[in-house]
Amino acid sequence: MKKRAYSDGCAAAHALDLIGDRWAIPVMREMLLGARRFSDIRTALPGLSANVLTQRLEELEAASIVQRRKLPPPASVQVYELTQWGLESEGLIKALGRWASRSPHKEPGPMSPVSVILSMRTMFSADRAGDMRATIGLHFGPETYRAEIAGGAITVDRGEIDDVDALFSGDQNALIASLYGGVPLGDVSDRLTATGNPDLIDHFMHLFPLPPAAPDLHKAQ
Amino acid sequence: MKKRAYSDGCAAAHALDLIGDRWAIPVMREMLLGARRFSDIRTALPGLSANVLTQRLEELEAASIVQRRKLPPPASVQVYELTQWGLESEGLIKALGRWASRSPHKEPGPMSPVSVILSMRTMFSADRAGDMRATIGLHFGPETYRAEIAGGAITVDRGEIDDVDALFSGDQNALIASLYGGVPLGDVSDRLTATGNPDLIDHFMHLFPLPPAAPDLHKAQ
DNA sequence: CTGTATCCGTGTTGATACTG
DNA sequence: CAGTATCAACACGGATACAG
Repeated sequence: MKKRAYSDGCAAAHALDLIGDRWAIPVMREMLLGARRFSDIRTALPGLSANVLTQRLEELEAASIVQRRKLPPPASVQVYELTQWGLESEGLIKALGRWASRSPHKEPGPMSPVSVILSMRTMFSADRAGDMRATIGLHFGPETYRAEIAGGAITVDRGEIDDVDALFSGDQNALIASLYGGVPLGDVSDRLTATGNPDLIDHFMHLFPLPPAAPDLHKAQ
Repeated sequence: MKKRAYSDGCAAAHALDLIGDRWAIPVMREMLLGARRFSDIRTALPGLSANVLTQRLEELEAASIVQRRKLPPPASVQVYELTQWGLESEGLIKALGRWASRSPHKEPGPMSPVSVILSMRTMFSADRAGDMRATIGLHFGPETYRAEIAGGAITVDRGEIDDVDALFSGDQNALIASLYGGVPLGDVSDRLTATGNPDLIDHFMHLFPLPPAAPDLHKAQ
């Protein structure tokens, strides 16, 4: 009755026993910024079918990585959220992203709002920020996020977007195309509007440098 | 003809496309300390069958994570090694191990010599080391490793074990039982011999503290 | 001895349809 | 909205046979 497991004392192998199953890490990623509903996760991960999501959530709950909680009335809906220890996987997920950002075969693709926020936390450059101090609002679909940049550090979380120095509103994929793909904001203005001080916006757009791609040594693809 | 992939622009998801397949990460782990032969990897990972190893090595090579190289005559054997970028996955694999070391369900198990060395790199405590300065030899089966502790840092690599301050020789699993399991070295003296200054050995054995286990919130297992 | 290729039983995954 | 049921396709692991 036991599922397939690496029988290895190595802690990294144990990590794979816990979260090595397909979709487990993307599902955790979607909860890193706070509790989500079943259908929120499905929307963010279009390739994931309902039965697999059910199974992953059960396994993550059994491993004490995820908790299910019922919101108090009148909402009364069930949500899933990471436990304290589950939240500590953020460093691990950022390490995955930081390493893979150097892949010679990486191609752009659609990203969920949560991935976009996490990519900012991962790729933020203290050097590029210098002594910048700003509050940036991000508005993607029904969700709003708030970034605070100060002292060479960034925090980005779900939050209110009134009283921000600049605001991005629209499709998160357009922001990504501009942040990491070098597309000028003007070229995606039909999908994303940026309001606020233009110099501040320009500075912000350069805070997230990508590392150089690793050489592709296997020429014959 | 394309294999199953997350179609997600998130870099962490791309990492899973590259190294998310079963056994990929343990295979990489075995190469983190230098080139290995096909059969070295099989010995270190007893649950991995030959056909799956062949497939993983091909995929990792196609992704520019692994290179195959032919040792010059008279050895003339083929070895597999990580590329520069592949080596950079060490931080990621250590992050996996560090996070999973807090799992409430973690159980001890046999570890390969390479895992043991990597666990030392991962769990080393600069605080515990203080101003300790020592060279420790480790001798597991046919392989020797050398740890240098100085300035609150540790390096551990394959290396010679002449001229060390202390030497452990025998079964790496006995060392693990003592390092992390609290078993006195005296209780495993039939499997592992430790030679050198007893105070130094005792200090060494306390350099690798485990973090506290996370609470098990899902009582009904 | 060192790998590689093929076959096969089994379990996991994923798409669709369906139910409370 | 939040899952469950069903079923087909695939990946895994074991055994075996084969090539250098």
